[in-house]
Amino acid sequence: MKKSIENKSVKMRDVADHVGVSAATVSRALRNPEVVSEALRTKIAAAIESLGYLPDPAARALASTRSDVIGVILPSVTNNVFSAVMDGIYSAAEGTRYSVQLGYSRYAPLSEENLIRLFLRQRPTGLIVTGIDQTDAAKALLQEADCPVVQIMETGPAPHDRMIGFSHYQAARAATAHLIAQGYSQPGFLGARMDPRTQRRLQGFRDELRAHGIDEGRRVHSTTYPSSVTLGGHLLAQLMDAAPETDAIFCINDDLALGAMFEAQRRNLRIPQDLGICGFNDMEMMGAAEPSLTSVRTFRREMGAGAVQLILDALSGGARPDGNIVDLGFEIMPRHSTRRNS
Amino acid sequence: MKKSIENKSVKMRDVADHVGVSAATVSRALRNPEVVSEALRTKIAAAIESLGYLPDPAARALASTRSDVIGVILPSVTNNVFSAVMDGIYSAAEGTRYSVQLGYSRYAPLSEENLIRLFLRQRPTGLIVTGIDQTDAAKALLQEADCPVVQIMETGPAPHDRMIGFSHYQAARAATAHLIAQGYSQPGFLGARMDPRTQRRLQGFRDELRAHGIDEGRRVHSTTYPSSVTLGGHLLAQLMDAAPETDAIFCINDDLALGAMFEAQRRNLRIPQDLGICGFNDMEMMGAAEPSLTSVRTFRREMGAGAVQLILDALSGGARPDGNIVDLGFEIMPRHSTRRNS
DNA sequence: TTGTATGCGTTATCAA
DNA sequence: TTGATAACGCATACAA
Repeated sequence: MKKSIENKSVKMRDVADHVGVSAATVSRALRNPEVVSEALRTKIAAAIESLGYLPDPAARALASTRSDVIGVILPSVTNNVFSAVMDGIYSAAEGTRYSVQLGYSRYAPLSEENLIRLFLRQRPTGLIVTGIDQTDAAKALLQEADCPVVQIMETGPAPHDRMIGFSHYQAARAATAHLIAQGYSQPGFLGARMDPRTQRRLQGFRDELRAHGIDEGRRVHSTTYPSSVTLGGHLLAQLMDAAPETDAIFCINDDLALGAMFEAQRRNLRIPQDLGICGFNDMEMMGAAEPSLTSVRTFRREMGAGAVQLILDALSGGARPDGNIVDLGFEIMPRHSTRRNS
Repeated sequence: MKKSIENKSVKMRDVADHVGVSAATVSRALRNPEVVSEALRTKIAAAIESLGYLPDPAARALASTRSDVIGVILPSVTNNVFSAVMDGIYSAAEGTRYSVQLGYSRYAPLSEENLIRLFLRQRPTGLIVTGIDQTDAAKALLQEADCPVVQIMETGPAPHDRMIGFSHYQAARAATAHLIAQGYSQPGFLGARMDPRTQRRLQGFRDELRAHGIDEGRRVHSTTYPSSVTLGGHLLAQLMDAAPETDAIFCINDDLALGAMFEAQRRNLRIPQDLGICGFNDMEMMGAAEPSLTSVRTFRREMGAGAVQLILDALSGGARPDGNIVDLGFEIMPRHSTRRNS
């Protein structure tokens, strides 16, 4: 079965001629196979295969007022938290007839709004956006969108449509509670970028401290710079200089945690005795580090795949029983870096 | 200037009516502004702005037999080597009228071939593919493609069209030479995935050893599993068990190097005295690690951005003087993990 | 410099 | 179940 490479633009019409039917029938064989007779269907399929026909997505989109793309808007290319999300998205889209169109907002709400506008112009099959912090205009656009919209990475009270993620606030509280349960009494906070999602994590940290009657003192250190391993080291240095009593840190993400670990080693702070460290996201390296690092596991790949599935579900049926909000939760992964008791 | 949100599909015709010209003029104002009178151009621009007009990409593609997408085919979503490449690509495409369409081959040549076929069907503005190891069919497709094609990540003798990258073979030789120059006499090799690009790095390692009359012994350890920090630890463990004389390692990438470092620490091997470590790619963490880790810096973001630029150049002109091959080179970043002398 | 007319490849409406 | 035919929104001859 040698596949034709020289398919210099074979079109639906050519397939139709080859079989001896009208183009309309070929179109139906592709879109609504069930209304085409078995006999024709197989002949058409064979012709498509032998001619190497591939439909023109532009023509299809123009005629059907619907393109087969799933638009995805993420805040960052480089933050590898989103690599896993993308992996899930692409995996779930693979094998379907939908293709993925990616846009990056660079954490800029206005840029996100423009991307939404742009993507909507293509009449996509579905739209996946990150988080719950859209501009008002963006919210309006999403509200009017005539396609399923899924918000990922977070859960919240009022989804535009559907939503899959977890509570960053609760996750941060749980992480902080873990530190306290391990006997740390002066936990600090290391944050970077400090986008709204991160802010909610800080809020969780603070509320948990308060719930235990612990004053945060000068132990919250953050910056709006994007996070990095290097930055984690710098932030820990600042923190320890400003608040030497700090005996544990909750880091907004694993890069900061890793950098903080290295800095702690440079300062000859013993982990976990002198300093407990907890990261966020539980990237693969956390378990492999020496010492291994505690983190909050999040289900990033599942969020991506789940979001696509939510769109597919929406296409082929109604609302979900769970009110269209899927909370994937999180999981504290206790490791050596916070193993003070026992 | 409140932007219309309720642009329920305003089309070129609406803009034209609003200004009192024909749709063709609006079209020209967008595509060939220079042939439209100054007066009309500004009026049209104003109308577009106030009506919130956005062109329909499908209609545009259909009518012009050319879509404004730049197709990009990468092997992996999760390998964050490619995050930086994507960052470069998206940055360079931003502000142009082109949008990026991403496809992932999962390191499967056949899957890459299918993606090329699929993307070409959209008559893209340009195509960016990874490396030089396409199937014959894919090569044929690229050869016939009626758009600029850029191969990234690598240089090689016979580009399909244009090429931007570096020599993995030379980079590996240089890294190995660095280890030897630092006084290590029994360097080992840690590899994962072992795709063709990685194989060429291994070849470089071997040839450099040979050039110094060093026998590789049992010090080459690799696996086809995808690389990870954890795997780096396992591989080092295997290597040290099989070849305890090993005094340095060249790792196929930074994740392996980091994992090897952790494993070395677990085994109480002193870095760099007992074991020198060199990674590949020079991710941000390498300089921040404790001890800091030597690596081979590669210009990933620049490859992405450069690839887009090559396409843009091709569109607006002829061939480059340099034979259409851009070699971005690499740079050895010597750090503590190989600082044995001095 | 601008307008008119036609076509891009597919889907959808309507008949048959 | 299938076939003609008219959109879909825009770009480009060609004419003016």
